[in-house]
Amino acid sequence: MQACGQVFFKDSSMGGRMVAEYNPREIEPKWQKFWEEHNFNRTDEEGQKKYYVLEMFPYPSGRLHMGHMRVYSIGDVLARFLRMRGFSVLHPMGWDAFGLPAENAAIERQVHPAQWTYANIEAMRKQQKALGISYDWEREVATCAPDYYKWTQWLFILFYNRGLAYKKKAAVNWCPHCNTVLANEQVEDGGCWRCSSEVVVKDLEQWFFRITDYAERLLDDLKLLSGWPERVRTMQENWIGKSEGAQIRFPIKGSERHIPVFTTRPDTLYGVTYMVLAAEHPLVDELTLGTPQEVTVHAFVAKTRKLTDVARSSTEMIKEGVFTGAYCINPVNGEEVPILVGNYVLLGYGTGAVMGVPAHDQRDFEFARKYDLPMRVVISPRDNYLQAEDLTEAFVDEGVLVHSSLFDGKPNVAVKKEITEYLVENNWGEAKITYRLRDWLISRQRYWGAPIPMVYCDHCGTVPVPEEQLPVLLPEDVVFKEGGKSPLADHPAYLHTTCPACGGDARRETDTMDTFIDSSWYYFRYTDSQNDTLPFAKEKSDAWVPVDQYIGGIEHAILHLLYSRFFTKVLHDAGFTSAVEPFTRLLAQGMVNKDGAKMSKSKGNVVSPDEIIEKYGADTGRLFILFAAPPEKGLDWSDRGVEGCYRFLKRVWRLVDRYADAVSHVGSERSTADESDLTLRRAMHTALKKVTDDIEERFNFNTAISSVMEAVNAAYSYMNEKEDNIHPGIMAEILEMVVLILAPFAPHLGEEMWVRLGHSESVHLQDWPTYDPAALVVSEVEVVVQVNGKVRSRLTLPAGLNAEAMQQLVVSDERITQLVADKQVIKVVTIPDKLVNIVVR
RNA sequence: GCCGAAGUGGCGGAAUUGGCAGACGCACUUGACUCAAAAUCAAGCGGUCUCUGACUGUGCCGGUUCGAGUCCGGCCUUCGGCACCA
Repeated sequence: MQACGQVFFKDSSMGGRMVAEYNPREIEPKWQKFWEEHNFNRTDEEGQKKYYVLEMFPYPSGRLHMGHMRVYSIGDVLARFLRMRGFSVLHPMGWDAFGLPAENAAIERQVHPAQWTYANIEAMRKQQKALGISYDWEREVATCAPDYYKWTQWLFILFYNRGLAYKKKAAVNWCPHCNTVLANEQVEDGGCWRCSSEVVVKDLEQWFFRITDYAERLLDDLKLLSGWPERVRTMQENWIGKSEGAQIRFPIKGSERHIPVFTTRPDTLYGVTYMVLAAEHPLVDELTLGTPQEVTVHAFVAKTRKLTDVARSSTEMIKEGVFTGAYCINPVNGEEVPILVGNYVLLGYGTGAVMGVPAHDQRDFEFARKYDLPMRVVISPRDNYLQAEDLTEAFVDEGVLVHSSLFDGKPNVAVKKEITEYLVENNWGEAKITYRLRDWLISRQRYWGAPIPMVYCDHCGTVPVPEEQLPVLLPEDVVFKEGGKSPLADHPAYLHTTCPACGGDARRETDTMDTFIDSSWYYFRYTDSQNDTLPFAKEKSDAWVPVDQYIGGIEHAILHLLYSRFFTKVLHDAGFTSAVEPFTRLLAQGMVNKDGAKMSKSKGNVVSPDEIIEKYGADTGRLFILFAAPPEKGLDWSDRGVEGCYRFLKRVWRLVDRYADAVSHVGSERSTADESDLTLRRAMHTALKKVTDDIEERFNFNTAISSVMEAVNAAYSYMNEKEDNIHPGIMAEILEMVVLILAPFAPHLGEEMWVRLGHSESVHLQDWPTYDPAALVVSEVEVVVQVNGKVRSRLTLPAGLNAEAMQQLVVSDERITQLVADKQVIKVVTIPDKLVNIVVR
């Protein structure tokens, strides 16, 4: 830290006699200006103990909301605390600045997205500074800046060169409101994640990232993330959706072709009685063309394809199917089974075909009953031979195989592997792992994003833009039209270019990248934000990445966190980072609500950070937001609660104000400490120990703050008892500790009080105090006396007695003697210095 | 339906390893200061009763234990996530 060691008030009015009242409106801007002028939060790159604290960077929507204030408050307490603990802390901030709202603003208000975005950044940065958050602003990044998206494009080409970016025609999710495609992860309940409009499926040629190549590692390495909340890991695990099973080829009767089918239940293979294809399955047309079934099947397919994905994936949807007229052959027993087309089979999962085993799969069971398809039991409980006709539901429990030729009598769990081996031996199929995860669709038909740096040439095909021509800049002279296609596609000067390979006429790709790409690598850029030859240098990023503590909203449990993990792994494989995971610890902070509901304009329950800063100051707002609930839980905003925190800070202020002069001249006149002096000192050191543990190990800022309050309450009791007759040495120690441990929470007040106590160096440059174990020693303890587990008395006993001595003292207590008098003592349980329980009959 | 988290005063929440349930704060009540109010300081504050004491109490039912908010079994409710995944 550069500003370290600087005497800060000799050259200014910083240390002037303070005003009598706590006035955050005066002191907060004063210290913010001081920190800024002295570049106070600049990262120390030389330190040995490094810690990277990162809050998810915001989208520059215009104003900060309480959710932002909460994340930043959490991050800043940690950053300031860790600096006092001797760490070199990297604590940067930036802007996830590409995205649709800017473009919509452009359409609505005729203001260029860049202008709108940068104005918002200005406004929000100002708010962050008004909160007193200790960011190293020299590392600020904005993903929409050409010197940032140049490297986003560079990384796209890296992915392309590694075979991880490819273009294909596929059925993709289209949001009709946003006029662009979406990745699978960005569809929630069949709606667009941003605007909730129902998405429709379109066949389009689009760019994808091959995230499925990393499915296994993304799943496996979740094991490394013990510092993540379990629910986030589980969500990712479910999203990746690994299934192990077999892929089996069913030859089509009277054809050279076959239908590949994925199943997790190869043990039920002898029970297959029909086959169902997805409506979009390429074999459907082939099987029915020119047959009597053609018209029926065609009508069914058309009807099914018209259904939205929401309707199709709803459990309420009625399962329907039609017979194609064709049959395929079960390879293991040579049986002919009918091929149907069904509305519940998804082309995107497995092979788009399902083998029907109605006796052992509930869905198949219902479907078979409805269409009167045959049913065969192939797994039966050992002691009870099942008959297909008797079944009222599918038998899905474990059992032994029947009607399964060579495998009869064997337990079905073991047979899964054996049947798979049997399939391999006969070349009928093989073991197969399927994932629910799909490749990441990254094209967006919008303007305000990083252009995909690709060129299409009639001679050379698809050609990446060479590095020296990066960035491919967004043209500024574009026209934004309501509901239209991307302005880039309508911009001839942008569209027409020359081929980097042959120099001939060529066309640019006019799609831009999903903004989640921008945010998948920004935490690397912070470590080397000025680099103009690489996105970041390995030695710089290796000093900090992985991020030690990442903090953000749970809404990114899959999206941003999965994509960032993928990016880190690719960058690792390409030799750019040693990290295999981007975020060692993750804190998913809860929402800020008011009156039991999410803050929203329509409910009229919005409280803005600005009004809180204006009325009470940033320190009070920060303190309340951390005090009201543990960080990972929802927080209910309470105006009364805020006032309580304001009161507390004023209480601290008055305490320090009253004794600052007395304790700043502590000299040889110190008196001998009496009992109440020592009690106060014990309260302080107890609080200090608890605050340290709460921040460091548990992130329980709410209980940390309550401990500081207890210490301050103890100081008030002491003050009321002693008035001016205090022990100056102990009072000095108490006041300094209170100010030091409060400083990360209320940094402005901390600074002001520290000066008031006669110091000439910033409180934020001080070492975190360590508690004195000697101060915690007590001579007497209160021991609870129970009879049969019920509290009957409390005795004050000397500390450190052994069990026997405690029991003797307890039994001789008059109250207890009476209670136990005519009873038989069965046993006595003793917890030293705490409790004695006498069990009687 | 499946997976996960949670359920404690009037409210937000605490109790970290099975050992005094309700820390801390809010609200409320009372006292001091004041002509008065605000601010501030101090005291009280789960419920019930026969009130210097006892009983009862951490979603419900049961269990383990000298002792359970905490551990075990079975439910109920709320909130998140996933959901024809073959």
